[in-house]
Amino acid sequence: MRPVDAPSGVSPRGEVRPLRRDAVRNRAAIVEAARGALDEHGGTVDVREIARRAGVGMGTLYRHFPAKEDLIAEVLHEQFTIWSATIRTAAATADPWTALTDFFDQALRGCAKQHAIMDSVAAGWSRPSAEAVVLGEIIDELLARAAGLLRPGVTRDDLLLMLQSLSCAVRVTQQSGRPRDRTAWNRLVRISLDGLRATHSDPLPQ
Amino acid sequence: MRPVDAPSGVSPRGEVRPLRRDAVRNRAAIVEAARGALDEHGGTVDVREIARRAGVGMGTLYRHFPAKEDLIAEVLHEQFTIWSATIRTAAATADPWTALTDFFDQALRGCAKQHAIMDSVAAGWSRPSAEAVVLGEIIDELLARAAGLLRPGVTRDDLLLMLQSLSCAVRVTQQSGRPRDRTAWNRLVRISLDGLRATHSDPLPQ
Amino acid sequence: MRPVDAPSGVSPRGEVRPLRRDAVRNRAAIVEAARGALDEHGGTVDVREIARRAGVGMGTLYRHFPAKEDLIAEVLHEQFTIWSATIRTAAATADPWTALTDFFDQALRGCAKQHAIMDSVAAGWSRPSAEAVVLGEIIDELLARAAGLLRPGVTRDDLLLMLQSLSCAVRVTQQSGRPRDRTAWNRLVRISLDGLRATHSDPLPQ
Amino acid sequence: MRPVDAPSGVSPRGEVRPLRRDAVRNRAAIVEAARGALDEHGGTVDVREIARRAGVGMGTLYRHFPAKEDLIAEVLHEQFTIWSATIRTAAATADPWTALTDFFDQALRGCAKQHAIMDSVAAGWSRPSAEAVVLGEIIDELLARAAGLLRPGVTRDDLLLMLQSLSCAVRVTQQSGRPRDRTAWNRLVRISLDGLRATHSDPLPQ
DNA sequence: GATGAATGAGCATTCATTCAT
DNA sequence: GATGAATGAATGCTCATTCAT
Repeated sequence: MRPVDAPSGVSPRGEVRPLRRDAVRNRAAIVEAARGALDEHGGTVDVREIARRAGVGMGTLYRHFPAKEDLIAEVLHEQFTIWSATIRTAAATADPWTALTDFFDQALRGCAKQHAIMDSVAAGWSRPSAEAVVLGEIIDELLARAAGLLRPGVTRDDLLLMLQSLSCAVRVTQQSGRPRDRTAWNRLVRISLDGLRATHSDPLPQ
Repeated sequence: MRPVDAPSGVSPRGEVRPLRRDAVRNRAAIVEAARGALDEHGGTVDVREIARRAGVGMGTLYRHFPAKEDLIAEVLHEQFTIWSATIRTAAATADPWTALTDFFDQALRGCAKQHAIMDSVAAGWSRPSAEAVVLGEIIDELLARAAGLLRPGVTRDDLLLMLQSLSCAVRVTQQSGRPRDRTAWNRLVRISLDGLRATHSDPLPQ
Repeated sequence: MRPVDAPSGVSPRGEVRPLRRDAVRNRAAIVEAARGALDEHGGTVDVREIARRAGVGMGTLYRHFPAKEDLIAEVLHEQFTIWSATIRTAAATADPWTALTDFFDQALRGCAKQHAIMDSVAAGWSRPSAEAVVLGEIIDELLARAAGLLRPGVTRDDLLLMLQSLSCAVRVTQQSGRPRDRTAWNRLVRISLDGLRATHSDPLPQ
Repeated sequence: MRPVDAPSGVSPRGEVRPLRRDAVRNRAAIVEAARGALDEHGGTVDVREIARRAGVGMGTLYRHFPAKEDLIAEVLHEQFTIWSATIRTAAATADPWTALTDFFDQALRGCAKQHAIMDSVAAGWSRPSAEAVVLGEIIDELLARAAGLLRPGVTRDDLLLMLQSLSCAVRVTQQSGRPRDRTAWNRLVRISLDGLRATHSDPLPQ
């Protein structure tokens, strides 16, 4: 399930040696091609399509990733890594409420570009994933800092679910037709976050 | 894409005549089988599975629905019809705000049972569908009645997108693991609707 | 592993009905094509080659035999059935020693035509197979009838192994070059059987 | 098919010069690895497996043996050389009949260890091979010495075919299950050789 | 010379759709 | 009209062989 290791290999004599330059290039090309192909066609893309986009043969693809699933996992992992770094930065803004809004904004911009990101988070809702854990930590800190500004009883799961929910809205608004309309989901983010304000003192359902 | 016509056919001489009774029965059986199969296996179900559940041959299935896609469209259409009647009733509650909350509650309960419903609505975001039109009418009325209770500038599209967004939350919380936990998405619905209240006078992004 | 059932199927309504005539024809064509292809190319034949020879599409082949292995098993089973009937008849000759020689002669003629037969028997040497059991019964009767003519201590396994051994000789003499030379292996059969005669009173290794 | 030449190469100027020491070492390692791999997995081994066992890269393997088939041929040739020396010794025993039995015993023990040996002999039945010639010489001498003890008309080909036939028996009795049971094939060897005794004066089929 | 990454034809198998019965 | 057998273009994956480093 986990992708192959970092760019290195083990020679027959047992020494660990870095991958050849062209191998590194190919590996990157494959992952990039997979990223694009997955976003366009979803998880059912033909591996040949990925190989073609990457400009490599089937064998090369399978040398780097022993199964299609491994390649997909690698793409998700890579995207998630970049994405989580970005949103962690956004969440570090001085003002607690701005931190919260920036977090959602950056997180959803990422989803707008790479639909697959949120799928990996969603998959972790029932079966805890490494991704969900990382996200949970960021959210916990946001919650702690914004504590006084939030309505009582808001939990990490509330924000996690809201994020996934909104990422779905982002996806909907991007479906072929009007690809660059961020207004629609920005409005919804504003509305949803306002619903979290301390103004609303009604207790949430348990 | 569009569902096939109502139960009727065109004879060689051009007269429209009703389908034979067994044909009607078969058609219904196929749609019902497809409903179950789609919910269990998603859009990738083997058409054989549907034919088997319906107790008909492949030929019969393809006589009624010239392509798998047509059958899926029909299932969605049928589900949407039932669902829209339910939510229309919920939206008719006397108190405007209760009407709004009941609308979301009923609409999302429907999604919880039939995952495919919202897909058809979502598909219509960019390419206007009959479904989206129906839904838009219901929402327009809700908006008109609750006008005074809502923050300024809330539009039909805001609620439509919110609904789709929340339906995604419903789906996430139902993924195998904790199948009957409605609390999680109920909390999110409450938060989101509170974000619509007139309390929030900030203008929404244009 | 076992091939699909006899030419019949279960309709959606649950009644068992015979296969259509063309389906029967196709099934037979597939088995026959597989017989030839297996004999020519061995177990590594491409299933496409079999389908091509049979004049059917891939799907048809897989409808009748859900896996390549099932098709191979069916071919072996069918060949073995015909073959075992033939050798059973040969083994029924009145004179006990003639019965023994006729048995080997017929059995090996069968192997000469269908190399795969003995493979299935050989496979059963370590893991008892239905084929080996049938063969064992025939041999047991031959042994009982020829008891007085045989050297002491000859067992069923001796004859079973001798048969397999000789079938290998048959195969060797048939390798492309001089396809129809039966003399070579006939001589070896004669020698081997003579080695079983009561003339040889030395005990066999235990 | 034919093994590559002895450890030497041709320089650009046309002089034949010995291989570098490490090249010799690699060549030997490859052949040894191939021997083990062929015995474990049969002729379908992945060449990568062989290269891995030998501790060399694919390029090195293919520099020494331009095709997989060539490597296999070399392994067979090497085994055959060792094997033929052993059986030549066994065939040199003073007593002619003991020479014959020792020959078969040693020859078949060799087959028991290296399944592939007899394949190369078998392949030469129709297309005369160097291997078959060597074997033929040994057998001719055995025949000459045991002339008076053998039934009339026994030829070199009879013994050659018997040897191949019995090697098949050895293989069968070794299939996973009861790996070390030599009794079964020893009995068959005894029976077969007794069939060659002068006791049997019936003429063999021509 | 040695290495192992790259190649791509080939393989078993699936499934939406057509059509003879 | 109904049936389900037939079709064949994909699909995920393997492996003998080549060639850049």
